[in-house]
Amino acid sequence: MRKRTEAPERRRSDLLDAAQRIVLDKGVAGLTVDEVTARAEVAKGTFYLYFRSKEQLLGALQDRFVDDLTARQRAELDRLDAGDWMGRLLHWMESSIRGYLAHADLHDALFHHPRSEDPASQPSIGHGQAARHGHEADPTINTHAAALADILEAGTAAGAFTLANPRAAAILLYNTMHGTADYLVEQAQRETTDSSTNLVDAVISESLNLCRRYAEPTG
Amino acid sequence: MRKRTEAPERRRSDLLDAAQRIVLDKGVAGLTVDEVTARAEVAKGTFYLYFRSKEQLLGALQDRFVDDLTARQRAELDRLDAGDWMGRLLHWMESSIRGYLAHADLHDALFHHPRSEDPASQPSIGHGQAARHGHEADPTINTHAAALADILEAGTAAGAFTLANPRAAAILLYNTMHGTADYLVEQAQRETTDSSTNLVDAVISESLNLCRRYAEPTG
DNA sequence: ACCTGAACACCGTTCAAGT
DNA sequence: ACCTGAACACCGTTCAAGT
Repeated sequence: MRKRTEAPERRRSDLLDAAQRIVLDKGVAGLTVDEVTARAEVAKGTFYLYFRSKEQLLGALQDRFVDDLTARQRAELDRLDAGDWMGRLLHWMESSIRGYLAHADLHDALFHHPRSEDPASQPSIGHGQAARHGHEADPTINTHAAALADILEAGTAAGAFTLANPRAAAILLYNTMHGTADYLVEQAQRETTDSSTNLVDAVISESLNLCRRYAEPTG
Repeated sequence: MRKRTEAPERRRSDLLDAAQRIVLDKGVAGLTVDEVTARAEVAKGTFYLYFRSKEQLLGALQDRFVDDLTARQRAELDRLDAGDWMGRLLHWMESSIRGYLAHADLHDALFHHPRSEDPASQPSIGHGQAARHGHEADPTINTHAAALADILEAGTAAGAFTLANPRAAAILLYNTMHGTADYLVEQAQRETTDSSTNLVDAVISESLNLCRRYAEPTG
């Protein structure tokens, strides 16, 4: 019964890292609390000092994935001309899809998982309540969707877009992106590398057409 | 040890019906093989004569949901003017979102569930392998996505749409619809009836704008 | 305060035995 | 051929006991 006390945040991220490796190895279905704690070198019960349930751990992994992607995009957007709203929109769309594809294995493994109806699942242990399918698209919860909503609202205010309802538009385009990325990830696993690269390029190209025509039809 | 032999298709749909009731009552997380077989009044082992796993049962429920929706839509589309391609597209989009919302409880419960990485899960017992997230959008697998692809391809060929790549467009718009329906379903559970009705109408209205501007920008 | 790990409880799946 | 249900195996979660 050795005891190794660690800074709580460090311990928490150890558990997340271990879980992420397992998810990449065997998928969400192969994730067990037993193996998470074994890889993180703590006792099984310690898991429940940092996460309310296995379900909440998955939520925290999803949050981390989306937050990392959003941070990378924000850095890239800062290098674009501030007044080029269409450029910012097209960049958001293309780099989001490509960003998901670049981490296809993790994205695919993470973003298909069970939802418990557990009514008592309020966020209370740290941050780590997942953005799930559905409110995933909610700009008030998901920073990635919020970045898109910002572009559409500011661009409309600036007269670059002619959108009747930029908030609704953000919901639509966020889901266009996310569902399409899911689809391309699965196709990539099914097809040869060559033919799926063609599909990816064709669909991304068409997604940019969609953005252009939808946001600025008078352009 | 009483034995009640039934026509296999009947038994199978009894199990599906029982599972659907449970999913509506307690969600996917609350679904157990034990309770499915209890409600269908068969022994636990009988379940595995009709489904390879609990996972495959969920896939079969999803298939049934999508097939029912598609059949209803097809009947409605037959009443539209055959040459009115934009009308058909707008109808597909609006009735799909509203169709999902009308069965929000079942749709929400069904379309968020785990994927096993089980490499041995080939469809072999009857039909009932699920269309999952990802290839869900594949028109060759999902009849609902196929209906949209048909409209876009035929409408483009007829000159009503000016789409560079109707197949890619179908993937994009299918995901716009599906993700947005997911989002609206979850919002509906979160908000009061009044405010969510407003949101639904605003988002649907904007989705029709998107279809109009995207498919027929010269119109 | 933080950590341990044995014990418990709950299913998914199998299979030898029934009709 | 179709069905049964006890038994097995596998985890998620808890909690009394350690430092």
